[in-house]
Amino acid sequence: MRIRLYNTLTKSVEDFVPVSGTSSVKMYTCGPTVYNYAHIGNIRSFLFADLLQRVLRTVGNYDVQWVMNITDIDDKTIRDSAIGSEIWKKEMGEQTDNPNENIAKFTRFFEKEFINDITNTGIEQSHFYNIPRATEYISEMQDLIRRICENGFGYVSEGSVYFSLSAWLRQSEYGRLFAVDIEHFRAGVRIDADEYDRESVSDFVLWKARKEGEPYWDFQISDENVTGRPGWHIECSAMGHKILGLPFDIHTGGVDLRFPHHEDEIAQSKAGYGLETANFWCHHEFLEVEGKKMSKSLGNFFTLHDLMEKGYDPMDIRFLMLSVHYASVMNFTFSGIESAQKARKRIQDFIYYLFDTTQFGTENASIKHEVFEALADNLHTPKALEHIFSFINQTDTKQLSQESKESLIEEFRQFNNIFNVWEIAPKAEEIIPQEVIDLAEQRIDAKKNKNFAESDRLRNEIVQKGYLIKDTKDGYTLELSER
RNA sequence: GGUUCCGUCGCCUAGUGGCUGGGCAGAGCUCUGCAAAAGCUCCUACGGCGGUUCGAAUCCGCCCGGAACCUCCA
Repeated sequence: MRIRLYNTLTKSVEDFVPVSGTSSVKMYTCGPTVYNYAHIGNIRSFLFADLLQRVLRTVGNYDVQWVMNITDIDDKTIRDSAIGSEIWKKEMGEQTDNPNENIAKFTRFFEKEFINDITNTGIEQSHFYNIPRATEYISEMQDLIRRICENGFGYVSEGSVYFSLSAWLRQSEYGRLFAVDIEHFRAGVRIDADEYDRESVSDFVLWKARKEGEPYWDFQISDENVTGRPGWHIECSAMGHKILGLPFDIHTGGVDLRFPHHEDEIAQSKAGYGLETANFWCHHEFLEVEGKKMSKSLGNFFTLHDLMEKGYDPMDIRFLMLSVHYASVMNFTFSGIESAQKARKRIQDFIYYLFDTTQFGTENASIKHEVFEALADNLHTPKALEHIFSFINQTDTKQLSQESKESLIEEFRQFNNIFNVWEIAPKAEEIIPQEVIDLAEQRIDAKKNKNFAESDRLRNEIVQKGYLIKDTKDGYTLELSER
């Protein structure tokens, strides 16, 4: 099915057509800066990218080469890996007097935690073509910076290298993703980096001069060695070019990255390689917590870690996030997780009913077309879920034919290739301890003898042991109670 | 200050000018010693004030409230 996506470059929903002209799609996601545990805003970001690549695979039938970088060198990782950092954990190892070693130990730790977090939210590592670390592409970045300078769009100043926006604007566009009022922008920018000598305030840094105690790399450019480290924007340009080749199909990120990060990335790649970056730029909206911006000062800042420690299931968080359109501001609430849990379970129960082979009817049903149509329409997951719920409401699984149940199982398996929050299998038999079964049997006997005080006492005891007893027409069922 | 987005049933979320969107919560009924579960049914909302229109949640204006970006940010 043809996929339609909102493209920030053209400000409109467009039919997606791969650059390659084949079924191969190349997609780049701006990954995390690994200086702390991922917060739920980060999680939304990567769930969006995951949704997109899964829809491309399942609905669009494409082979997706998905690349997501790890930013393991920047101001924050430098700050928090430095000697004396309060964030340093003993699991990271011993700090040494070599800042390059410290930052590597520090970022490897949070990188591992990050992979762990996204795995918990249903993102599969096998779906990645590559998860490159910025520090492993330093020479590619340096090569790009040299090219930018040779082409006349970069200059060295006091040991740093800058991109000359004024030179670039004389021959090319800037601000296609985000309406930047260049004149106003120049005038309004706060000059808080006095140590840098800039040609104009809107120039951005490609390579930052070494500072005492910070990690650095040698860099030979125009007969001088400017030791230092890469600027933030350059890494995506270099890695995208090296790993996927330019232009690739889709570049994803949060709305905040449109400017300056993505604008600068586009300018750098064009200025250095002479190539466009990507055909489609897809940006997701932010989330708020209980109607307010998530921030540490408001006390509404949550990492996935926090939520899991509170006992929330990351699958419910995934479902919750997929029940909001990616381009809308999402209001993250705790009651929202609770309702997501119940809603997810309702669909799960329906799937279990499909596996019930004790009863068949004659009716046939299908919902795949409507669901795929919604997903193909700019990843409209809320609409897709609406179709699924309406379908469940009007479908009596007891009336379905055997063939229809089997084909519906296959349909839900495909939905789950995207949502990835359900179990496509018969409901597992729960192993109930014999002592609980004995209690339940005793309770049934007490009930038969109308000894309700005793039966209530036994039911209470069963609940105490963490099991739920439900009476049915001809007996009872036992199951593990939730949380 | 500049640029932009959003206010939809108790809560969360879709929404294409006309036709009771979906989820959660809640209510009623069936079942039941009671409860739980299950099944059936009910719950007609669009921030405020104007305007355009035969007709507005949807278009326009103003106001109120929330958010984002402009500076590191997902």
